[in-house]
Amino acid sequence: MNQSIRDEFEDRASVLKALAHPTRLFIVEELSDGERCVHELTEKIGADMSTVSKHLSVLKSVGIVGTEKRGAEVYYSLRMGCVLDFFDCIEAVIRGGDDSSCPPGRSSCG
Amino acid sequence: MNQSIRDEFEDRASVLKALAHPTRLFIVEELSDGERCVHELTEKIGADMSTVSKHLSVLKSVGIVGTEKRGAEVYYSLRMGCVLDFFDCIEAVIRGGDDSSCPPGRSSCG
DNA sequence: GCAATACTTGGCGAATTTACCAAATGACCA
DNA sequence: TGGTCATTTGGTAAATTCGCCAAGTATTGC
Repeated sequence: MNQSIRDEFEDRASVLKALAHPTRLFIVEELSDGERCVHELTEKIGADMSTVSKHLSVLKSVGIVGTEKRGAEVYYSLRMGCVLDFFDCIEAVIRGGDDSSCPPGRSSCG
Repeated sequence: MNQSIRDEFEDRASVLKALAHPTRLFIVEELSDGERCVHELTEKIGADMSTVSKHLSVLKSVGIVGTEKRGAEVYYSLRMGCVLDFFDCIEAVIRGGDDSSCPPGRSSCG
């Protein structure tokens, strides 16, 4: 693996890393229903607002979500809805499906 | 977020965590072309074999890859090919596409 | 201006991850 | 049986992540 290949996979991994946290996945699912401000998300998640804000900034830094400030509130919304497509495959992995239910090669999963 | 909801998202996150490393993404892509033994992967990756072996065990522990021992070699293969579907969306996120190229709601990405 | 609300940022300790080396296991062959 | 190749596991230091608290910025309303 040379450096440019490594960089390429590093970039890809950073997108997955941004998603690879239960709170951030919860946020993504929540935002699939529409925009939410930090305060709303904080209530649903039940953590410190600073913690939620940091999770949001991780998602924003890779471009998965975007923000719009309205008054004192900052509304977050999903910018890359395609990440929702991951969920079905993830469920399949958790259920422990095998090749037959999820063959290699750009197939859909579920 | 109550405990059972948290557990659910924890499980989902663990699948993404397994993928969220450049070396492991490289392995997945490599295996999309067919099975490989640890030795082959180690050469292509250029890290210590023990490091590669540990990455493989992470992927195996969540069920993304499976193994078959033949002689002294252990061949790894992709068990959940659906994870390859993530790549297009990930590329779109990296390219910084916006809503129009990747609208919310179970759409395909690319 | 002041206080309150909404949010972000800095900082710190705790927990997790990562990569290497060394050592152990298992299979194959002379 | 001894040696070698293939792989896994244990251990450890360095780096990263995580969550809370404290403090700072911005907006609203009195």
